[in-house]
Parts: sequence; structure tokens; C-alpha cells
Amino acid sequence: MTKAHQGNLVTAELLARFWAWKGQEVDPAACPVRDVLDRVGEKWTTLLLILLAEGPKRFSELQRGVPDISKRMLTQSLRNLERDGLITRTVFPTKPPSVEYALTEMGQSVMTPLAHLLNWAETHHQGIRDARARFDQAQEPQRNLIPYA
Amino acid sequence: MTKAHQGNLVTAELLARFWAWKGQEVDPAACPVRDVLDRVGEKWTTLLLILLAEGPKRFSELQRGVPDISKRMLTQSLRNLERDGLITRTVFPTKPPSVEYALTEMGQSVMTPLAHLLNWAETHHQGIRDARARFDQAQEPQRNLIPYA
DNA sequence: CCGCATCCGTCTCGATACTG
DNA sequence: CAGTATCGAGACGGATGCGG
Repeated sequence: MTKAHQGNLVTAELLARFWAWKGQEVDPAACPVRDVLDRVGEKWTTLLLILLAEGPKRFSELQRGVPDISKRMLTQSLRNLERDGLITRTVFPTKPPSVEYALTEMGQSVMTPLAHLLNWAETHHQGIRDARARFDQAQEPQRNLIPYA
Repeated sequence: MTKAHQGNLVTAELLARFWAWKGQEVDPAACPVRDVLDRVGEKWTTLLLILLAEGPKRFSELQRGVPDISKRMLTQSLRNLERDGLITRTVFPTKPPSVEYALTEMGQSVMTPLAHLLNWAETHHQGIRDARARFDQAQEPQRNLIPYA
């Protein structure tokens, strides 16, 4: 069985499951897809997971690893990840105190599908950018004709 | 080679690549990760991709498939997907006009890593919810002690 | 060193009403 | 049928300053 077949099988399986959900899923809070995708879609979470995949890190290490993140967002993102059980937060009562963040087992396990997705992203990045350029070039000339003229 | 090893290899590879990026990546518009994750993180895109993975669909079919989406967001999400080259939009000049949306080859190809991620989401959904419950229960009692008392 | 609180601009999303 | 236009609420994210 080829890799493509495996991929299609996984997709087909998933489709079947989504079909089964269609009726019952009313509560958006109970949707596993949203739970995970919302977190993944957050601006910094993925990057933090990648950094933590190298090994446990302290607050300031993470801040150095993501130079353009504010303390506010770093704290918030880490809290969310901790809340979801993807990372642990360990306070060492040294002086001054230090805090270490590390992936949990569940956090480790998400790296695999995530890495596949990011790998896809890198592979198809140019294709996406090309598509955007074509689309924008096709649309922009029309913009001048519609609203104000 | 076990499946776990493969996963770790992919992750490790990815880590290596991120290391290579660390310095050069200044322009956020040039980050393939953001390009893809932003789209995936959008509220409806993933669901629409799943529906279109069944086969080509018309505008109103999609709207019926996602009952709680507004026309506004449906249009916008489809536009974004089309712009990124993940779906095609074909207008049939019938009367009244009908429009068909379908996955492109690139759109098909993203379903595989996406399905893996969603599969993970479903598998670990309960774990996430449990972790949240534990976290919230541990934090709430403290809230009363800090700010106002 | 680590984190919280506040303010404030930006963007997302939804509701509604209108067009070809 | 398949959109577009406009408005407004709310979430998101950045800057800054304080506190243990």
C-alpha cells in the first residue's frame, strides 16, 4: 500500500467520522477540532511547542527564543498550553525564582502530526505564494471598476 | 523502524530546519508556518476543506453542510481558500447562476497532514478536557485570595 | 526573574439588508 | 442562487508599568 493510499484512507476515515457527528454536534465547546485548532491557530503556541520539543526551557529562554513576543503573550500562551495539559510548569523556589516549562507526554505526542503539517506547509509554501500572486493580479484590476467609479 | 521513531525523526528534522531559520526569518509575511496555520486557525476553513474532500460542492450545499455559518463568512472563507490555491471556483452561467467549489491538487494534498492532526485531536480530546478541568479547579480557589482581599 | 494589570488599537465574526 | 455592503460587538494582541 502506497503512502498516498494511506493518506486517503486516513482522510476517508475522518470523513466518515465527521458524517457521524453532523447531527449531534451542537455545542461548540464539545468539538475536539475547535479545541485543538484554536490553540494551534494562536499566534505563538506552535512556535513555543517547537522550542520546547528541544527540551525543557525557562521563561526567559523562551522569550529569547521568540524575540518578538511580549511577556504578556508569552505568559498567556504558556498558561493556555499548561491548561490543556500539553506542557508542565515547574517553579523552583530559588532566589530569584526560576520556572521551567516542559512538554508533557501529550505535548510530545502532538508534535508528530504537527510536524507533518508544518512539513507540508514548507513544501507547498511557494505554491501558495504563487497562487496568491495570481489571484491578486486577477482581482485587483477589477477593484477600480466597482465601488467608486 | 517503528511509527514512533518515524514521528520523532520528522520532528527532529523539523527542529533542525527551524534552527536554520532562526536568524533569517524577519519578515512575518515570508513565514510558511504562519501562512498555513493562520488559514487552518480560521474558524471555518478546516470544516469547509473536509466537506469539499467528499467532492465538489455548490455554494448552497456548503451552507447547508455548515448550518451555523453566515453567507458573509462562507464567502470570505472560500475566497481565502481560493486565493491560496487550495480550492477552485467555477461559475456556470446558467440561470440562475450556479458556482461550484472543488479541492485543487494542493488542496487534496493538505488533507493528509490535516487528517492526522484532527485524528490526534479526537484521540486526545478527553485528555485535554480533563487537563482543563484539573487546571481550572486548581486555579479558581486562588483567585479569591490575590487581588481584592 | 517571573508574572499580572491596564489601556488601547486592530481584526474577526455575526446580523441584517440589498443586488444581479 | 450566489453573492455584496454596512454596522457593531467582542476577541486578540502589543506597550507599558507595577509587584513578589
